[in-house]
Amino acid sequence: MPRGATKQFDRTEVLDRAMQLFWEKGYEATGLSELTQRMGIGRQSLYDTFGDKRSLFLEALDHYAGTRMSRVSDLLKAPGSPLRNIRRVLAFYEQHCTSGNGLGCLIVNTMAESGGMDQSFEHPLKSKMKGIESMFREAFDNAKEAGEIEEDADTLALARAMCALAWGVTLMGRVGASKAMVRDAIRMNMRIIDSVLVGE
Amino acid sequence: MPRGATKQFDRTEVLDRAMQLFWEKGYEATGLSELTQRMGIGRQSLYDTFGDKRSLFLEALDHYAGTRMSRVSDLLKAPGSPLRNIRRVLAFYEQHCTSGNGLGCLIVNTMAESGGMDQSFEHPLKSKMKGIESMFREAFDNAKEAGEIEEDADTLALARAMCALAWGVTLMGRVGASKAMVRDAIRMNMRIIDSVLVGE
DNA sequence: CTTTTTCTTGACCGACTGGTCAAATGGACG
DNA sequence: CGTCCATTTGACCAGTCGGTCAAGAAAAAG
Repeated sequence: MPRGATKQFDRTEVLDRAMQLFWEKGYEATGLSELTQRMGIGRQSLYDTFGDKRSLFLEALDHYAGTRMSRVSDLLKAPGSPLRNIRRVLAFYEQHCTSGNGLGCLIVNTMAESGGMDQSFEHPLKSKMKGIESMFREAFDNAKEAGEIEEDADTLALARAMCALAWGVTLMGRVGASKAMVRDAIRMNMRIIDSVLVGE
Repeated sequence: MPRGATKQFDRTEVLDRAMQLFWEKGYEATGLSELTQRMGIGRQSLYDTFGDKRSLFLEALDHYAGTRMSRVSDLLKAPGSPLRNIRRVLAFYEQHCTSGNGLGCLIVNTMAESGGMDQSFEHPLKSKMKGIESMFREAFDNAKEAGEIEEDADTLALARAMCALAWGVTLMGRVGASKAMVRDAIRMNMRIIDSVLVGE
């Protein structure tokens, strides 16, 4: 076997670094030279390994969903009370949006940057969007089965409200909103959940 | 007086056209050539009139706030029941996010595109953000004075929840979410308002 | 050792970026 | 009429864009 059955860098590691740069600056504002510098590999290595810039970005988007978004998924699927898990996710958002890296969410950022216009981004974005919605919906369905919320509660609508909230506060965090602002928005949205509790 | 005490184009009109292009494509992705073509003026006229690209964008941002955002302001400040006005704004968002131009909101888009990173965008964005928050808060304060909501309702928190909702559904619209998705998110958020109504 | 094969390096490509400059234009004033 | 001067026009600038090419480097196989 010649030199390169194994590349001289860890594919996942450089992808992660590319993802972070895209996360910070967005797709358009991120240049190839800055990309290669941050990833620590040469230009041609990048093109051999990931294709063009667009493909790299799409992989970075998947990588983001697979690593960062999974934190929310884990919280929602944890054993115990489904409703408590949902509340924990909201608390996670509250903490993350104001104390995190201040970059918001790569998916949300991309939605706003290339919304509708860029055909090749639309489908991946929509599918991830639906993924979050489904995660919330499942959790609410579980809560209904566990008898925590009313039998006739519209779990899909509830999930969608949580999505809107998540994206809204994520955006707040990205532009540097105060902790109080995010906290208030989330606290008020808890009332939506309260409104479908059984036996109030 | 020489030729040009009056420019040969309407400043507001070309600014509006620039705003629309920024709205569609974002700041980074919009080039000078495309800009001049769409505005219908020469490159030098642009620089003489608006300064550089960044200044033009900031003016476009103000122009957006002054023309597009005022629709919401007008609704909120309309005579009659303040609470009904708030509900009307939510209905407006619902209709606008899914049936409008599909571009979302220029302010929201810019927040996501350059959040935190671009210092010269941060302040104008934050101030407009605060402006929306204040508009909602005033409306809720009026509702309290009119006896529509409870005396101890936290109007600031309510306003912040409306902001998060507005930005969330705006983002939904930009990426082409279904009418049902936006409707559900808004309908659920109405429950927040319901939770502070007097005499339920 | 040489050969083979892959990865890496850096020079290079045309196109386009935001921005500038100077000449051409043409209405208002003397 | 000719002069003046802001506006307009289009050529032009250095720099960067995303992307490619070919030579260099190095490990495995003979």
